[in-house]
Amino acid sequence: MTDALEGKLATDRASKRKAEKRGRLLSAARKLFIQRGYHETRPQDIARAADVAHGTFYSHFHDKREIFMAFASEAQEDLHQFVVERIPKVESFEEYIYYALNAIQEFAEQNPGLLRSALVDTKVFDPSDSTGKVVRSKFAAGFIKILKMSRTNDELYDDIDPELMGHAMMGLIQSTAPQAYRMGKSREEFVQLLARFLIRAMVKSPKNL
Amino acid sequence: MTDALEGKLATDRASKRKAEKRGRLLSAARKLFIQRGYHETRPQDIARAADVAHGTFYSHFHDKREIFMAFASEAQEDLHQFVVERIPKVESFEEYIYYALNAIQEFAEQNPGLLRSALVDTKVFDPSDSTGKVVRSKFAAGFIKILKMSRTNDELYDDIDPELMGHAMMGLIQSTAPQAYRMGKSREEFVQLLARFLIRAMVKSPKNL
DNA sequence: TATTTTTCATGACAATTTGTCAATATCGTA
DNA sequence: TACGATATTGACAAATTGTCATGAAAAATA
Repeated sequence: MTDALEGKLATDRASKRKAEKRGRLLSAARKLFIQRGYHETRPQDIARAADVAHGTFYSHFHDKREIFMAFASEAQEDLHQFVVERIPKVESFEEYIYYALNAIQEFAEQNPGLLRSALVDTKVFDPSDSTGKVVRSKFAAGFIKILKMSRTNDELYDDIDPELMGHAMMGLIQSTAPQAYRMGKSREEFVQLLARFLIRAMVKSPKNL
Repeated sequence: MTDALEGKLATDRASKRKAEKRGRLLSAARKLFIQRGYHETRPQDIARAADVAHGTFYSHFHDKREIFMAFASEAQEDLHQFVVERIPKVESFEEYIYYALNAIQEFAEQNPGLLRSALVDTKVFDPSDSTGKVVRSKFAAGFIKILKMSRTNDELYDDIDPELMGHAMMGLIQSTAPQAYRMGKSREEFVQLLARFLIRAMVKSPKNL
């Protein structure tokens, strides 16, 4: 967490024991943030749910804001991992979109409430985080990468800015997924609608519709 | 606030005095939430900044969550108003998009930080608000309306679901606007990029590119 | 205007939450 | 087993959140 540049091995992977507690805290936090929301979740509650003394909470996280950031970060990491694992070698941007959307929806189904809670713009909690530490950006990076490649291949329109549109895709998915859920759309339908939308918007000569 | 169905005029628009304090509180809250964020803003701070006793805070809002919701709601209302005023009679969806995007960007410039803070998915603060009270939806309603009309006119692709895509547009704008700002894009450029994107995605036979 | 009634604001106080830290326990190693 | 390093604990102190009796201001009544 802090600078790991001390001694030799430094704390070298946080003495296991410590890491274990941290994991417990994060896991409890995840449950509570999703269930009760930020406001109604007290550091105490997290400690209790994690079965550690509440003093321990503060040796791992400075305050609630910090554990929330960690929570959001972790969720995003998980999603990223999940999606990456499910995308085979693809030949085109179009293919990629379908795989990615499917994976994201699957993840959302397996982790109800998680994306909704974790993919917020963390600026609200910590305005000083004006940098790019914005949580979503890490995941958006995946999109940005494929967008760049596809632009090089000349698959996409010239006015597509990979950087910008990577974020756009995140925002789109985030706002759309819960809504589709509320509207009772199936995963297939959701993926179709969004994929077509994105492909028309970005791909010069779509192969599938 | 409560049931206004008593006597005749009931309290009918909160006795002026009270409304005034409430306004002061909201205005102070807006400043602080943007400046310091949710976490670092205490109800006390809001009361102090609004120049009222801190007990007064609680007679207007139950807690911080509630005033945050009110803040978000108000900001959204303002944006909606602002945009509506700036959209003349339009002939096509395309035209609408350009006006709307321009207006939104102008609003964002005039109110730095506001959209970023206020357009969050309030589910994080209050998970029980699973309904459509989601803050963004009020504003999205504007998009949904024009989308419906345009679909009736057969301007849009058949697979465009106005309900879903209204929200999609919000998410897109929200995630994209701050990013464009960070990337140093001008308002004109931003509007162009996003407009083209949206038009290609939705309009069957675009007139302008 | 004087009197009564209602509504609101206030800040002292109580309750809860947050954060600190000296004492203690646990782990790895000699 | 003893030692040193590190992590955990919970009692305590600090800060915050929330309540409510009191009185001031506005509105209603006369």
